[in-house]
Amino acid sequence: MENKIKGLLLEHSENLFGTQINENIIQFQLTRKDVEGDFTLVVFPFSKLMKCAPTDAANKIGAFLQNQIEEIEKFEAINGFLNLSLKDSFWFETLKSIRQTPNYGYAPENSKPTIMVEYSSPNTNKPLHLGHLRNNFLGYSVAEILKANGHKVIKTQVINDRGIHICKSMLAWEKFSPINDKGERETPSNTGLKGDKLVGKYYVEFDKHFNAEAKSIIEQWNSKNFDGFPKQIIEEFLKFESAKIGKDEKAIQAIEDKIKELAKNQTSLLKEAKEMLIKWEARDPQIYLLWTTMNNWVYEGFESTYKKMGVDFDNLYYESETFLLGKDIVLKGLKDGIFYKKDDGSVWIDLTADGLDEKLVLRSDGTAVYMTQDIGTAIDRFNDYPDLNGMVYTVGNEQDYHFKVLFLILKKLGYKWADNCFHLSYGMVDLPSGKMKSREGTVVDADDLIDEVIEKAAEMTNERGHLEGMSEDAKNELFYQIGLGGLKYYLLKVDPKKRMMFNPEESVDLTGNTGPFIQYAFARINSLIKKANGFSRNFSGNYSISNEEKEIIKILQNFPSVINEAASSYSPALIANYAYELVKSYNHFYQSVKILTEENEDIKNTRLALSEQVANTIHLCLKPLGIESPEKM
RNA sequence: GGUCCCGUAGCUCAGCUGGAUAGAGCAACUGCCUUCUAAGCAGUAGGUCUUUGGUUCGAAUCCAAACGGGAUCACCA
Repeated sequence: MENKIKGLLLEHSENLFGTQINENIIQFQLTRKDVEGDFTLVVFPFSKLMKCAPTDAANKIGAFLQNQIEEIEKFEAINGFLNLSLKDSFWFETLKSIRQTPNYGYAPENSKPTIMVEYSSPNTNKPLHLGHLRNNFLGYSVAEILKANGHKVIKTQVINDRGIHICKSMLAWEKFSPINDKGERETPSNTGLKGDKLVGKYYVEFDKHFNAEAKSIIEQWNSKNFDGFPKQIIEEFLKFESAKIGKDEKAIQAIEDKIKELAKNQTSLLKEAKEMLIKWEARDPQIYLLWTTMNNWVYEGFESTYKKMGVDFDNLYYESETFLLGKDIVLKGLKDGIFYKKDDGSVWIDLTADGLDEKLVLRSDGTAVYMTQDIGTAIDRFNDYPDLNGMVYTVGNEQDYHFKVLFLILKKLGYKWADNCFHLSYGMVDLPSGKMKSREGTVVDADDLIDEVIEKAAEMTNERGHLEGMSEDAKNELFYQIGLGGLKYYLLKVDPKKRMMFNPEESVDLTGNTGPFIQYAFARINSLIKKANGFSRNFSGNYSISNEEKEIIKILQNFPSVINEAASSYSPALIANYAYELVKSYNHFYQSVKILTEENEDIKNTRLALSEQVANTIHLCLKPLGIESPEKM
């Protein structure tokens, strides 16, 4: 309809305004609720052209449009706003056409280019926590949203399975794990611990001993005992010590941190870990076996958590296989003059002309850094998938700068697809008590949280749900769907780029703007349709439409553009908020009109059809959010 | 210090490609289940949209500055 009007105005532009008008001054909006009308044309821009008062201009355009378009019932000009009312039949026809479109709002499958979405990308030393949940739900959801928009999507994650930190937990396990009477160290099977939790435990264990050792080294230095330390280190320590004199508290703290760093580097534990890394890189069979064993424990643990979260991946990239990539690209870029070499042999790129800094891409010893690896991996992926068109990296906003640099480098290297790379940056999740800090034990574990949320859902559903005739399995499935649905909705309804507050109590809420609220509306419609026991989908809509019905149709009509917008801005929050708006409006309708008890068959059928369409749309909203739509709850 | 992100009701968030009197939820208070699922609905109360300037017929929305919060600026990943 809006396009129709646009076309007419453009076509008769000379006549109406005495000049050809620019398309983008034609602006529509929904009519304010307290004013009569369905949608509104903003006429301020025209009144200038027409050289008359806004109201006169509105009246003139209104008369013209009513004359031209049959569906316009009437119009009213208020100030610079032309409020147009459409005939009831228009709305019924709109509903019919929406109903006739399968998956209304979605684009045809695989009609758009392939996009890879990377998310999760955990470190194998740390069990998944609340921050990962936001990451995973976001990444999964954006992937599904892109699918709904017709893109072919490859979901992937990078597994950070190598490096010094991995050696730390391996070493700690070897050194500190108790040995049972069968002569075994702790394993997932003999402790009953989840693999990722067990490995995480030893990573923490390493840190404890490591810090203790560093502390005792500092104490030794403070008592002027420097036995067994290289001269260079001692000199550095003394330099720091003398620098402390006369400084304020903050500066002293900074210096002490540096001293701590220095001491840490002297610990036997770190030295051993480094040796282990060297052995690993040389593929020492014993170390490799340990590494594979412990990593497999972690993968099993992660696998079960992912399953609970309801996320999946099409392909995995292991850093142990990709960490050497990128070096030859850098060397080639060096030859082409994109990078330059410093005297010490390190390779850099100068991005100061683009408002960024200089960035290291290869160490002086020729080894790769994070950036090198990321350059290589990106290129590698485009080789793996020849039809790949773009990539989305779901990574926290602390890496905004890194990705800015990465994409710029790729562009400078001449990869055209660099423009189609997007950093899906999201803010940190805070707790009411403040930031999550592993050191202070305030990290919210993903498994624990999910269990908690399901338990709470079970409790509430047992209290008020409609569970009669459900098997235990079906009930448990329902509790899971509600609990997890609530959690996902809670994390996804907020604009991704914003830092958000996670309130554990609110996250299990069932009332208000929550996942269960949306799910409940779906279940309720489902029960309605079931009770209707078959109804004629061929309604004529030959009655005076109510405002409630019209409102819902307007919202339904808007669904395709919401799906579209959610993809182009990579924001599941838009869909969550849309679903909420739709449900609120439907609930209002549900409580104010009769549906099953309506005597007029045609009205009843129309309202059932409308309800059914709302349920369909709710489902189409929840699906890309990764939230289930239970039929009964 | 440079760069980037954020600042809307007591709390958590929508609204931001400029448009009419700024919206929800939670918390507080009042009503509505012998009628389709009350996890619902209707209502009351709650605002200097951080501040100050600018652009405009019109600014929560755009621009600039200030203030406040956060991130980042490693031969870490």
